[in-house]
Amino acid sequence: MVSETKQKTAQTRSQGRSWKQDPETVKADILNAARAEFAAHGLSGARISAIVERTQTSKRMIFYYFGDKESLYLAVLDQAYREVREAEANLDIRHLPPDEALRKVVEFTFDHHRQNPDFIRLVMIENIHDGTHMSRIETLATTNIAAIEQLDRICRRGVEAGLFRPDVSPLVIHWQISAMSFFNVANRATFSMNFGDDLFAENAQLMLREQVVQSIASSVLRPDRV
Amino acid sequence: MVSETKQKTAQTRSQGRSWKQDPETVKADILNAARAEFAAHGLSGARISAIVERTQTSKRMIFYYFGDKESLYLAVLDQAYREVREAEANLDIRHLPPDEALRKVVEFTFDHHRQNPDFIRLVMIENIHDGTHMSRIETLATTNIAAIEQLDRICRRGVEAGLFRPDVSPLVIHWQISAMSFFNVANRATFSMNFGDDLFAENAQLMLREQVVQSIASSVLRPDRV
DNA sequence: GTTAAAATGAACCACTCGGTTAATTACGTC
DNA sequence: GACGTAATTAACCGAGTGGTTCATTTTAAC
Repeated sequence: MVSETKQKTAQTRSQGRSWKQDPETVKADILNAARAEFAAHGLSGARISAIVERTQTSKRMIFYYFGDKESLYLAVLDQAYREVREAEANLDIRHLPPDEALRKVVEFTFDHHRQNPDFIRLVMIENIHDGTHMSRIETLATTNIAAIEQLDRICRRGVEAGLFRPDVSPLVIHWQISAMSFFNVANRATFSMNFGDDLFAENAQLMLREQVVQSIASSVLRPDRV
Repeated sequence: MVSETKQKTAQTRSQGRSWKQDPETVKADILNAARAEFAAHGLSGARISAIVERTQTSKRMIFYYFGDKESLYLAVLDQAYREVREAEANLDIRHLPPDEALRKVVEFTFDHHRQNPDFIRLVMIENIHDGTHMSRIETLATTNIAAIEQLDRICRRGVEAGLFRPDVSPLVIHWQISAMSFFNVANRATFSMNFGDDLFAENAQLMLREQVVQSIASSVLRPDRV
């Protein structure tokens, strides 16, 4: 079910004197602008005026639709999580043998994080705030279990096939995959200032990704199957 | 060389009407308060007034000694990095065989990050700001290379002893160790909201640490030596 | 066409916050 | 103990910020 991309990019509207009503586009416009601004500067660092500037609409509209700054931030966070879930759900690996399926998951996560730095930054920011806002997103716990369930299915199949260690923990595997994929994007600035940015060149990134795959494999595979 | 802990905890001074001059203690007091506040709320989120409240001194003194908010933040960052370096330097592992030395480094990093959440948060915050402030800390690049050099020595010894793969990269090893140790602290909030906080119980943390040790070992050791 | 509700624009406002001014107190020193 | 300097206090300030008021325009329903 592709989401019927109605491209009404907000550029098209409102350049003349009079205007047309188009609440959905305006809301989406605000949400995108807000995401960029919040991701760039954090909750307190973000400026409403800066969001307005990224927008085709006015400050008035932001408060009209979203109430206050924090609610807008929450809406941004919610939307960002939704998109990630959607992307994850589209990863179909049921037909692959367990070790290859696991590789696919790792590669997907690593790549996906790299391609969505704004999402990573929102999560960083949310962690700075101890996840206080995220806790208000209801659909969260239920849908994020999906990620674990996916790994759980792979692990069960792997154990049954005699490929994986019998005591393998999907949660720990997920922790490891996330840690390296997340760090790779989140800490790029400080890491490369400290140790140079060689590791962030394209070929080095491919190497790192493979390193993560191997790392995960080695903690999942039975010693005699490595 | 123990640093002559002159405990003048700032509690002792200035409860009466009149006051005594004691610039060093005041500066240190401000710096500690500022670190807590910046770590808690970020650069823009931190409030000078909140720093003052954590302090025995006045707002005026903060600007008197540190100029402006950003310079204070920089001083905090600088001091935090200094302390970390000092702790790292005290880790003596030259006498250990390479595999055990590597284990020690991993365990040290993992534990140290856990025990210094404020430092982790400062690094997170600095990454949000793309490391722009950190770049002004001069002694950084030189001293952080020490971490790599330490790993490099271990790796050389490991390769010479026929224990490690000949193509092992100290930088990549460091990346991996940092990634997992850092993520473990930095993303605790969001991770546990998404997947529960089981992994952050003490015994689970010991298990995770061992997992990291094994993970690193498997990417360093020659296949036939695992 | 009238009307009520939704959407938008322009100006405005209260207040927070980083930073400052000016006067006061302690301290080293001759 | 006089004197210049460093350290400290209390009150103050202006810019910027999140948020609002009020009037106007569009849309949809009848």
